[in-house]
Amino acid sequence: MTVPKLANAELAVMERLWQQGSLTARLLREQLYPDAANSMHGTIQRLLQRLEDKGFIHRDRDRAAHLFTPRISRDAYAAGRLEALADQVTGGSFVPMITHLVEERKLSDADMERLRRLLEDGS
Amino acid sequence: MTVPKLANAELAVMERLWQQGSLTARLLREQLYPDAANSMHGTIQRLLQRLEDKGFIHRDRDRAAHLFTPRISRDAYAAGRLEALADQVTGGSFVPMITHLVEERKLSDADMERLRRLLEDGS
DNA sequence: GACGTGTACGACATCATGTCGCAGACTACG
DNA sequence: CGTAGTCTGCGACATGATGTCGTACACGTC
Repeated sequence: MTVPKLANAELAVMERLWQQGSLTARLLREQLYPDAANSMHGTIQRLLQRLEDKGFIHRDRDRAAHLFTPRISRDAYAAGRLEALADQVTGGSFVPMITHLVEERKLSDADMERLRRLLEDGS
Repeated sequence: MTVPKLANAELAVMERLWQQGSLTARLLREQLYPDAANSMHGTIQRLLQRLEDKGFIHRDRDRAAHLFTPRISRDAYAAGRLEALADQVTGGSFVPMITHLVEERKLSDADMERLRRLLEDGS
């Protein structure tokens, strides 16, 4: 699996990093567990460590409090998971899924239009 | 979650059903665990039951050996999971993912062409 | 040295999953 | 009828991932 799956709590951390670029463990804790006993400090560290292991974030060790930065964009993650899904279910192709979405009218007109333009440029 | 996630063993069962339409538990066991001690019979039953609970298959109880049939097509499952992914990561829109795939050249020319045609018809 | 802040990491509870075993129903056949 | 074989229903357990917590240790400042 090229892009590992993110669990819920991990995804919540990545959300913050995607929104704000770089954060320290403390800032993350304040945002994710506002009320929280500060026992959550260990939790955050654990999550950050696992995210680092999976290659999702970069840890800047120069500072006293490490600064964490995403290594993969939200869209890249989403696309990577989409690839994994395609590999698992539809033999690696995206077309069947998208076809189904179109047939079921799950795509808004705006989305359809955006995709049309995307494909025209992309060739 | 509209379309629940399928675990590995569950997906393996669905694969067979998608390929072959309807099967009994015994036929599934023979295909999925060829060498197998027939202890696996319970395993298959468990998997089938969970799939039934999740609404993925229909169980025909008329026969002595129940006959199991998919209730959802492979493409519908894939599309459903894609929706879930979009909801979770990109705020419900598919465009960012597909955009990323196009930009990274993950889509083959053939796929690009098929999508183009799909979108033209679909409007 | 004491204290605050931060990191590293072992330990645990919980949950989904895959597996196994057994009780009970039903059928075939003597 | 009784026994054997086949099947379903479901409880139980091992495992692995995840989320949480506690503690040990490092490094500053006073």
